[in-house]
Amino acid sequence: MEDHKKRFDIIIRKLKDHGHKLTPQRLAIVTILARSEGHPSVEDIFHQIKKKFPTMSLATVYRNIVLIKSLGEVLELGFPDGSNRYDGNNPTPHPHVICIKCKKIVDPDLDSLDEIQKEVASETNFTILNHRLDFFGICSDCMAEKV
Amino acid sequence: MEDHKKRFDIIIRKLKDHGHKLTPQRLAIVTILARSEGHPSVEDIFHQIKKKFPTMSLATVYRNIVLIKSLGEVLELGFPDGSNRYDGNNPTPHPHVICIKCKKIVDPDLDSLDEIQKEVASETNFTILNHRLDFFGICSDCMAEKV
DNA sequence: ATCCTAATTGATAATGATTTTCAATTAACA
DNA sequence: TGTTAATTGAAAATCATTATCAATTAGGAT
Repeated sequence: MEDHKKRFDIIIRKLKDHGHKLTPQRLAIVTILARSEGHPSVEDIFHQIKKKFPTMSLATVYRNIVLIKSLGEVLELGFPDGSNRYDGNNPTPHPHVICIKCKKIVDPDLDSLDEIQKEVASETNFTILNHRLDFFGICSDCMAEKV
Repeated sequence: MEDHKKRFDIIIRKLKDHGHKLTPQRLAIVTILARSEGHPSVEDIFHQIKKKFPTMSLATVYRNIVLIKSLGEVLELGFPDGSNRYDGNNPTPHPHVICIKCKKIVDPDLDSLDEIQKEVASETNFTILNHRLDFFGICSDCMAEKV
């Protein structure tokens, strides 16, 4: 709970440091990103924000996500269907478990990939900067629905 | 080299088994997918195929990739910019190393993720079906260009 | 508190990747 | 060889995202 407040403050600090204005719309978007745990899509964020800001434009949501991403404060996951999901809560690379039915994303508690990353760097001669690790399957809720 | 021929034969067998016709266009697309090692995009495949089939439609390439994907014979990687890359050479989940500059994708030789996958399944109660592991960095060619 | 200005917003058009539609073509079976 | 359902080519449509532009406004200066 307190983590979300910290994340919010960090992102706001970053925005100020880069000379950006803190508009009510932007604050609302940062709030949603900072506290989100399910890696929402733009559509999810837009839908949620509509409750408090009925006239906010979808373009405003997109512009702000691009801005916060450019500051390194949100992790972006792209999917083959062209959609993207965002994590403002933990913007550094980390594993995900994704349900192929309901699209829910959860963060498992796994060991660091540092060792593997070093192995990869040494084998390929790439300068490795980050990674993406996702597991795809069916969550227990969706498994239960099959019954 | 012989692997490509095998992959081609496997995909062709799968298509036949599912009652699909073997048109010259489809054979050409399967050939490119089966021998590709760089995980080409639709644009890459279309560009390559134009040499032999100048009148082939982009829609034909898209339709055939969707078809082959539905047979489980091509691995699809989605990226945040909305583009997709395809591997018909090794369609099962495997690690990738991706250059963020030239977009080159190579397959490192890493140990299986089976252990981690079991750990994830047990921790999250998901039925894990597959995974995606990508490392992002800069390849040695692009590093050399910086000099 | 007021003024000013550049950043930001809202609405909408545009872009790029992909999918759909439909008439024409053709693979492959009888 | 004839037939037919699958497939193709061309172009329109769809969808996620970005760009444009007039209007609005956050926040710094006074």
